Parts: sequence; C-alpha cells; structure tokens
Amino acid sequence: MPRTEEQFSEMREKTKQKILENALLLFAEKGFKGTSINDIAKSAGISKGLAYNYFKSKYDLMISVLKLIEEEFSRLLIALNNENDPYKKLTLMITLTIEMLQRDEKFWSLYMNFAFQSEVKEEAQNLMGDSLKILFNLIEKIFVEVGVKNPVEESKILGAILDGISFHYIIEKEKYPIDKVKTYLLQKYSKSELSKSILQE
Amino acid sequence: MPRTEEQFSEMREKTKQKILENALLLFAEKGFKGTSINDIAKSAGISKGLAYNYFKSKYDLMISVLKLIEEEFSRLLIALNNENDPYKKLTLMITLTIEMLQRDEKFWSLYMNFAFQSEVKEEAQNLMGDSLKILFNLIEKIFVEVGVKNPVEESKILGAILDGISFHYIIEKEKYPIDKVKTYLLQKYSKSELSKSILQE
Amino acid sequence: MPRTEEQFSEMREKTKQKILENALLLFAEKGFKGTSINDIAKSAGISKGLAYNYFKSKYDLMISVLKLIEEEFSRLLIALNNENDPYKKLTLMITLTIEMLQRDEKFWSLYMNFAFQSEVKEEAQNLMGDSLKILFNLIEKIFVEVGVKNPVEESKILGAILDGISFHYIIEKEKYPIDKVKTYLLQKYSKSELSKSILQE
Amino acid sequence: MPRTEEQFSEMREKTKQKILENALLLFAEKGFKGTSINDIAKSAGISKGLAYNYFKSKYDLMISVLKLIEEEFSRLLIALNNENDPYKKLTLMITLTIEMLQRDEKFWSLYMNFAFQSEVKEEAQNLMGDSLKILFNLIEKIFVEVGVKNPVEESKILGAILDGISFHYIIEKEKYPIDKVKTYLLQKYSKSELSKSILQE
DNA sequence: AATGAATGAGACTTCATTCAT
DNA sequence: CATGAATGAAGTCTCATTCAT
Repeated sequence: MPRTEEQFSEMREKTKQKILENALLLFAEKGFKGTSINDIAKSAGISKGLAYNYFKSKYDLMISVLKLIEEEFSRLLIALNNENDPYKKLTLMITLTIEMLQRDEKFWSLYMNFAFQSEVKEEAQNLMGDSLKILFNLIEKIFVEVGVKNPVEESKILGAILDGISFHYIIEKEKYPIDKVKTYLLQKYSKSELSKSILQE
Repeated sequence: MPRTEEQFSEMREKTKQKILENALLLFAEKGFKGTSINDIAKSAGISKGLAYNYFKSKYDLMISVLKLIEEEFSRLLIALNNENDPYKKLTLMITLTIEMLQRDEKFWSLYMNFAFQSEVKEEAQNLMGDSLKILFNLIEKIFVEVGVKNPVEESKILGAILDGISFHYIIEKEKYPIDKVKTYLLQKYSKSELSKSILQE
Repeated sequence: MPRTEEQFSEMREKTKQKILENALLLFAEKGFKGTSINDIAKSAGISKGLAYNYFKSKYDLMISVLKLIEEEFSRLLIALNNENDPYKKLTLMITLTIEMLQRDEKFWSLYMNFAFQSEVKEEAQNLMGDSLKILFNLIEKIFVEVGVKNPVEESKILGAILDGISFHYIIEKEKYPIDKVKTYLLQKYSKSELSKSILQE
Repeated sequence: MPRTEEQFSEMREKTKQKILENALLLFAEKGFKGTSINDIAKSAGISKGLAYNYFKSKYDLMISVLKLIEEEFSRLLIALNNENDPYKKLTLMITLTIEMLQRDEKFWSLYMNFAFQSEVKEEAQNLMGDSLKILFNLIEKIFVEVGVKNPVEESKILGAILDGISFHYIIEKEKYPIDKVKTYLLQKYSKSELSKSILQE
C-alpha cells in the first residue's frame, strides 16, 4: 500500500528543510561557487541526486536560500512594526539585530557573502535590496519622529554601524566584544543619551 | 642588441603587475572561484602558461593580490602616521577611507569578498586582520587623546561606520549618497562638533 | 465486493497497454535514450514504480514496443494473404502501406528510429528483419506471377519506393504530397499501366 | 620558444578533424544521445576535456558533424551541375548516390539517424532539408527535360527509390544486392529504356 | 497493486595545471 | 621568455532502478 499523500508531503518537507539548512551553512561558510552540491548532500546526509529532486539546479537552491534570508529580514521588520514608541523601536532594532547576529550568525555571513558574489548579486539585490531600503527608511522615520536634526545622514550612519558591527563580528567572532558594543550602542541611542555629546563635558 | 639584465627585470616586473592588476579586478568582480586563470591571462593580454611563470598557482596569485590590499592599508596607515594632531588624524582617516573607497572601489569589494570565502579566509585574516586591529587601536588611541569617554566602544563604532559605509556603497554604488555621508561624518567627528549631541536642543 | 481474478487480469492488461502506447509515442518522438521512464509513466498517468511492475526494465519495455511494430507488420501480411489476385495484392500493398503510414505515423517513425540505434539495432533486426524479408519475397512472388521481367530487382525497387516514401513523408509530413504520390503509384502499378512506359510516346 | 601560429593551427586542425571523424562514426552507429563525449574522446585518442577545446558543447559538435553531411551533399550537387546532358545527369545521380553510399556509408547512416532524433531534427532539417528539396527539384527538372509525363510524381518516386535503397542497404549491408540493384536502376533510367514498360511485352 | 522518495552510476562541462616546442 | 594544446579531477545534473510503506 502506498504512503498517503500526507506522509509523502511530510517526508518531502523534512528533507527539503535539511537540504536548505545545510546549503545555508555551507554557502555562508564557503560561498556559492565554493560549495558543491556534493558538499551539501553529504552534509545533509542524502545522495547528490536527491538534491535535484527538490531543487532543479544549484542556482535554484541558492534562490531558495536567499528567500530564507528574506524571511529573516521580514521577521525583524514585523517585530519592529509591533512597537510604536520610536525610542523603544530604536532599542529594539539594535537588540534584535545583534541577537539575530549571534543566534543566526550564518544568516548574516551568507547575506554579506552573497552581496559580493557576482553570480548571486542581482538576485541578492532584488531580494534583499528592498529590505535594506525599508530598513533605512524605517530608521529615518524613527529619527524624524524623535527629532534628530539630520535624519537621512543619521540613518545611513546607524545602518552602517549595524552592518559594520555585523561585519566585524563575523570576521573576528570570538575576539569581538559584541556584548560590550551592544550595551554601549543601546545606551548611545537611548532616549536619555540621544541629546548628549560623545565627548566629556 | 640584447637587452640588459635590468631591462629584462623591468619587463618581468611590468608583466607581473599587469597580471596582478587584472587578477584584482576580476577577483573583485567575479570572486576567486568565479575567475579562471584563463580569464586573468586574457584580461592581462598574456598566455595562460605565462601566468604560471610568475605565480606558481592560482592560490599563490591570490595571496599576492591580498598583499596588494595590505599595501593599500599600509599607505593609509602611513598617511595617518604623518599627521600628529589627533583631530586632523580623525578627519584624515575619514577622508582617506572614503576617497580610497571611491577611487579603488575594487580593492574594497575584493577585501570584503575575500573576507567571506573560506579558501581565502585564513590568509585574508592573517594578512588583513592585523591591519584591522592596528586601525582599531589607532582610532582608540586618537579617541583617548581627544578625551572621548569610552574610547574602546567608540573606536568599534567608528570602525563599524567606516566599513558599514563601504559595504553599503559597494552594494548600492550609484544610489548611495556617499558625498553627503562623507561631509556629514567629517562634521560629526570634527573638533567643534564632537562635544554636541545629535539631537536638536 | 472483491474483484474477480478476471477483472484484475483485465485491469493489468489495460494498464500494460497504456504504458506500451505511451512508450511507443514517446520513443517515436524523442528516441529511446531521449525518453525517460518517468516521461512514460507520467504520460501513461501512473507512477514510475508501477511501470516496473509491468516491465522489468526500460530495455524490456522497448522490446515489447518492438513487438507491437511486429504485430503491425503481421496485420499487413495477413491482409495481403487474404487477397489472391496478384494485381489486387499489389494495389493492396501500396494502399495499406500508405494508409498505415498516415494512420500510425508513429509506428513508422519509431521503426526507422530504432533501426539506427545500436542499443536497439540487433533486436530491431531480429524482430523486423524477417518481416522485411518476407515482404520482399512477397513482392517478388507477385512480380513473378504477373510476369515482371526482373522480379528480384523490381521487388527491391518497389520496397525501396515504399520505405523511401515513408521516410520522406515522416521527415516532411505536412509538405509531402502523399495523396498525389499514392494515386500515382497505384496507377503505375495497376494492371493496365504495368505494361506502359513512364515516357511520353 | 613558443610554437608558431602555423604550427598551432596545424595541430588544431588535425585534432579537430580527428574528433569530427570519430564523432561522425559514433553518432552514426549509436545515435546522438547514445554517444558520450567520452566515447568520442576515447575513440579519437584524446582526453574528454580536450574535446571542449574544440567544440563548446556536444550539441555544437553535432552541428559541425551535420555540416560535414551538408558538404557531402554539396559535392553531389556540384558533380551533377557539371554535367549538362539530362540523361547523363540521371545516370550520374544514381551512380554517385550509390557510390557515396558504399564509400561513406556512415554519412548516410548518420543522415538517416539524425533525421529521426528529435534533439537534432530541427537542425537536421534546416541543414539537410534544403538539400533534399534541391535534389527533388533537380530530378524534376531532368524529368521535364527528357519529357517524362508526370515529372513531379516521378521525381518523388526516384527520390524514394534512392533513399529507400540507402535505407535497406544500411540496415542489411552485406546481404543487400546493392550492385545488382545499381546496374538495374541504371538500365531502367537509361535513355533507351525510359520509354519501355517494366512488363514483358 | 501503487506510490514517489532515494540512490548511484554516468553523462556533460569547466578549469587548474603541465608541457612540448 | 612565451604559447596554447592537452590532461584529469571535480563539479553540475539526469535517470534507470530500488524500496519502504
């Protein structure tokens, strides 16, 4: 007696996830070109051929992985949208970014990795460029709300800080004082501190 | 009339440079794995075989390219060391970073690209990690000199800003308001502004 | 109410026929190597696995398809044997060949296709070679009966005409004036015309 | 010291020919799909990879092989155009076709083979369809000149005879009385016999 | 009897590297 | 010093076949 449709669907879903997860990790670690389907298959504990039962090409698999990143971005945006107070929004943005960075380090590694791989660039930009733009706009809007003088420039700077920190953290990992920096950043962009200088008085 | 030894040596140097330059451009554009020796040879106007006369392997060529990046870093450091006034040092660091970013965009693209490719990572870190550390230390030292309250954290933040801006500029290029951001940053880290808040009073 | 043995057997036969028909069509269209078991299964509306329930291998399936062609030949031979008058036999041979060509174009396409594929060649020859020989002999016998001067050579020529026409029709299909040629051929091999020249007098 | 351009060119030409020849033989024997690049490389005594130095894909190689066939056709047409007398033209066409069939059997095998391979069909028709049309037209023109009553139909018949004979010869080879048939055909289409019936008077 | 997930061999293709000249 | 033909390993992808359910 054949398996039910549901059983098959479950099997498929499970295997597909396994492939995606391992592809994400490996792409993040070794880049798109540097990762072979064989690598992914072995890492996922399946045969090379099976990967093609789920993704019609390595490229297609990459696009699916990109969509995972997009979803991660979406989760960030949704969480931010649930917060109305602009100061809390700022705090949340910093907290979430760094938390996600620590938790899903590979996501960010992949995100940055993909951003510089020409085979991926266009798709990466189509899929992620919007998220970046939305994020910039969001920061800008917050800055307008709280009364920052140069919201456009300041949004670029906060954006740069967040991605710059991610960049350094991914590169240096164990050596980077991520928690210290996070605490400091939260304070710096806190309501009470936003009006003070970074210099001693 | 046979060429003198010196002439030969000069030719060799010239050919080597041509290979390195083209390798740099192509690695930056298409990644390490995405660039073939043939691509590089064609781009440099020489034969595949000749490239192996100058570099014993593709890997070796990559290491040499990495050294070019290191030299670029060195030039930045040397320029900074020639300046004693800490405020001017800060200004110079921002100016030079962004100027180099615009002028030698490919350097940075490659730098970031390599930073995420595991075949390259270790070497990239060995060669560039130190530079990064030196830069962080330099910023920290400047901040100490001018009396910033939290020099360690602030150095991480300025470092993040500079690399974050580079990151966004490389990704968005034509759309990114690099000049506006540069001007703003210079003002923000100027002697007169370092003591003011980013909020309207 | 459980099905009777006979009903089961009938179902099996029906499924088998469905597979064979679709295999024939696809082999004819895309060649043996160009057709996958999956293609056939999908086309027949069954699962890949089930196809192996009926044919132990793709090769085995192909042999079964070849047998279908053999049967088609047999039908032609049987129809011819039912006719005694040699002139009518000739007419019938031409009519039937061209009718079958138009009706079961795929049969012929496959027949010719298989004739040139070495994986299939031996079997194709074993199975079809005899039919061809029988047909040649039959034509020869007819020509002897009606008093053709060189029955051996003329039988090769009529054989060549029939297969040549099939060849051109399959290749050119819509452009080939099959009906005109058929009419002309029937006249040319008609009792009354067999004694006249093909030149104007 | 590097080889001269001429030396390289010679090497290339020689290897390319070797590949083409072996590809022709193997495609003719085992079909396009049935022949692997590895088969061809081994048969040509070169490495798999080298084949791609000469043909950018298996498909491209096939097209080149098709062009060889086209050239063979051209040679036939050119030889025919050098003859003005229509009767001699007919004789020549029959002679040449059968001579080429015997000499370059693989060409014809491939020609027929390709005509039924869907991966090849379109190209085969583009490249060979014209030749076929030209040949039909040529025969028709000859028949008009010599005063055949139904030149269109008779040209289809002679065309069918020639391709039908080729077909049977390729399939049966050693068993097929090709010389007998050739002699008979030459007589049948000779000036003196064209006005007589194929029946005993 | 029936399904389609899974395997593994083998096909096409690319490319770093070697080498004869 | 310089060339590009040639190799072979490795990568992408396909597909006949098996098998658990």
